[in-house]
Amino acid sequence: MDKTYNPQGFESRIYKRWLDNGCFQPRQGKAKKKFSIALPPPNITGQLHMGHAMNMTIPDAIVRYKRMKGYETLWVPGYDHASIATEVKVVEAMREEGLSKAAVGRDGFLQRAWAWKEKYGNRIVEQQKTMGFSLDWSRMAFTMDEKCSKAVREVFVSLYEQGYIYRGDRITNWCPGCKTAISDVEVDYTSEPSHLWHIKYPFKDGSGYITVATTRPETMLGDTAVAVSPKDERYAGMEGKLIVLPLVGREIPIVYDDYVEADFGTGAVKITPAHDPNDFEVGLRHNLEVIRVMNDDGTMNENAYAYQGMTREKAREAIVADLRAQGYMEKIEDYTHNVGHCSRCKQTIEPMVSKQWFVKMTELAAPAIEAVKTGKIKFIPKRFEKTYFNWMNNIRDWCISRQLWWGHRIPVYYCDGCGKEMASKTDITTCPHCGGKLRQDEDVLDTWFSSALWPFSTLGWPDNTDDLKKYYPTDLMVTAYDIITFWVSRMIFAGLKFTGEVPFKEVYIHGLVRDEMGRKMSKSLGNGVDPMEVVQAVGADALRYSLVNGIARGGDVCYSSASLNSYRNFMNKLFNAAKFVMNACQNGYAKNPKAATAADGWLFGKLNDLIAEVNNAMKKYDVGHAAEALYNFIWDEFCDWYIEFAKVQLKGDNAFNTAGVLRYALEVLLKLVHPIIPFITTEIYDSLPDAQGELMLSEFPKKKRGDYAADIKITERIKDCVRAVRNLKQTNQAVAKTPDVLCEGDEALCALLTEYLPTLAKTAEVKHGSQENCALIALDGIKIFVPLSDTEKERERLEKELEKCKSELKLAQSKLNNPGFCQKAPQKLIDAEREKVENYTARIKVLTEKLG
RNA sequence: GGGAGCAUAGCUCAGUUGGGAGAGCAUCUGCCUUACAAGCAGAGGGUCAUAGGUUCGAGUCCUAUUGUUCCCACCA
Repeated sequence: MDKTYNPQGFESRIYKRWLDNGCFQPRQGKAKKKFSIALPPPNITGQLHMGHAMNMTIPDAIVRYKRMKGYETLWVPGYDHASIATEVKVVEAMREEGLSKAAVGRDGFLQRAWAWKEKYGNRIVEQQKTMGFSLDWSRMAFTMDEKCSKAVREVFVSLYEQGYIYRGDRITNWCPGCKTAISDVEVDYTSEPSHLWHIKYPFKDGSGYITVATTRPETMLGDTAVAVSPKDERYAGMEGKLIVLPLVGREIPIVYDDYVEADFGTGAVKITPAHDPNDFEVGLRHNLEVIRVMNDDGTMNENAYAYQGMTREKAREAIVADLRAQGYMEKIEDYTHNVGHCSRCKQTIEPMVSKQWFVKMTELAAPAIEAVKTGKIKFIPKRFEKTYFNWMNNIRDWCISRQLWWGHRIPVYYCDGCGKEMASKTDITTCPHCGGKLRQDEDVLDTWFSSALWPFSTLGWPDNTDDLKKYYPTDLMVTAYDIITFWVSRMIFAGLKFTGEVPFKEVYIHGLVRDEMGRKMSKSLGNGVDPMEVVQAVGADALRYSLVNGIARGGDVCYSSASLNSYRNFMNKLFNAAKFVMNACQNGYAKNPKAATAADGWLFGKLNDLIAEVNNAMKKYDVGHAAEALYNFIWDEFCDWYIEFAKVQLKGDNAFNTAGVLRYALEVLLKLVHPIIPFITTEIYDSLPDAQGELMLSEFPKKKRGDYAADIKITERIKDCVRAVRNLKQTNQAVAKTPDVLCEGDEALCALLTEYLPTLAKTAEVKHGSQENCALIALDGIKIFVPLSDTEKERERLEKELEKCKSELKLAQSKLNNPGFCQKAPQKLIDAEREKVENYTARIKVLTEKLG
């Protein structure tokens, strides 16, 4: 062991040893049960951030705990190709070289994307290793590797052949920047000031006009109707009446549709089925023509008359100007509304009709809803079920095609010869029907399509592999609440549909990492903290502790450098405590230490409680609670109290046994806390005399036999006395630095005080007896006398204490005088109150006598 | 518009099935006590958002209100 805590000196060395010894691979253990988890695959778009660090630290602690509990444990790593996110990055990188997708072509582009994956995938792996995660690297998967791609094709073809996948003209969120359809969840809405333009649409018969209100005048070129509410009296009898569309001259009808609300705007809505999802629905109901007026890049197309070739924005300006010039503009109101933006490139989303592939979801969602309802899958915390149900009960068909190149190309083939369309699990080039040449669909699948299969594709499905048989269904999924809808829900339906089983039995949902001001960490705000820099500064263990402490109830975690420092200090504390124990063991130690002193028994008993508490917490995956209990125990109970007791004992006859107690306690604590801070515990364990094997593969501690209640009780009384003397010394300057102390009362306690008080409270010799003109500490069953140079201050202190005792006594008495309390409260509490009355009465008596 | 979370010490947050409020950081005081000054010891500081209710007893359960954050929907 080094002289000081220096994590950089051992973390990477220890991780390498774990790798070399295959410690992360599953092995049969005592529990005769398996525990498997699939890691949410990080995107290969860049490097890991704090959110990843937390998302991986939690399962690592759980996996390490299960492994030590004797489970055959498997944690599968991997990463996600992140179709659109990666493609955007690669395009950006190419742009800097002056290249474009069109210039390099599909194959050239894919080559670059694979190179990107190589570079960033490896970087992510290195980062995960730095943080100590016990992932089984021999099973590493990638959503686009052979194994996962096979699963993707199997699922697609199967859904296709069973009629769950269809292709159709639908309104989708079109991103003119990425030139692809994107799903609803990839659209971010922001509230933006704009206008509500009121436009006069004249009737064909010359009988006036109807005014429509719109936020998007440029889409009027594609209008194919005006809709009004059938209940709106202003437009009674107008159904079917023809309008001449301004600037265009096309005749369009008035239709009645319940979608229109009479009291908004003018009560009349222009209907553009090709450029608005609601209008599209109206169009379907009234059999309206669908006229697209824009190209894929957001410029106006050949249906845009004089405005062809303009950008959306230019076209809007021109159309508004023309409408005004020609007298069609009734008025322009200021209006703030929500505008959708592409979550990747931030461009304004254009709802646009296009040919896309969809999965019919309603039928597939039903068993997925049932699985959570019946408890086959449990959400932790439970309230997140609501998010899930809310989404699944209102499920819409899933648009799975993307007009991108990076991803799984849709395995649908079109025959130019006979015109047939077919899905195939393998690449095919000639038509099995006519022998004609086949064309594969140009689009790729939504990245979540492959992620949905992750828990079983990584284990080899659709092949019935040993891994699949052994480790599926997985036991747990750990993920943040922001992807319940588009990831968790899809894994559940896909797992049930294709494996007939739930993909995992429990879902642990955690929060997000925020910055010190409570803001979400994001690149655009520049407030992200790089976990690697933190590891550099304070070590992986301190970072891990700060990420799992305070993660209760799925809430968010505010990252703060102050708390990080306190955990770094904690590592230092643990390191130094270990050093103390090693020193104490240098002259030999008892291999089977006994409770030779009350303090020993107190420690054994407290450790037993701690083992129970940590086990309970870890069983519930409450790593935060376990972390907190361990922090407090190690610092307060072990370091600040037992080691101080031990300093006394090591000088006496019990030295050999005391060293054994210290060693025992340290070993237990290292094992208990190892799942959270694997590096420092291993480094210390390695230095422990007679330590055997790898700490991470050792057995989780069990309770030590024996009843330590009496030892705990008397030791807590010693602690009370020590604290009282320390307090007196600090608050009353009339007390000497190392005062002579006398005590009187409980014999056993007095003997213990004689032993410990001089060291723990920095006093001179402690003798039995009583003395006048002393400060008096009256505790349960014992009086302690401390000589004074000034009695007036002491009188004030005693009066204050007397008041306190009196009010405590009153409180306890009033409870006991309450008939309801005595009748209904548990006996334990009643007894406790009675004991309080006794103790405070005795103390008041002593204090009153002393005050005269 | 629908749903959920949060509101506790100056700050960041714990508080398990209801029994009289805790930690870290910060502040103040005294200590280099040979494991640790990245430390030790002591102290101050809270009508647990507000108003009702249930109960012998409420930070904890119920109702309403206020403030705040997030998710879903995307009304021209």
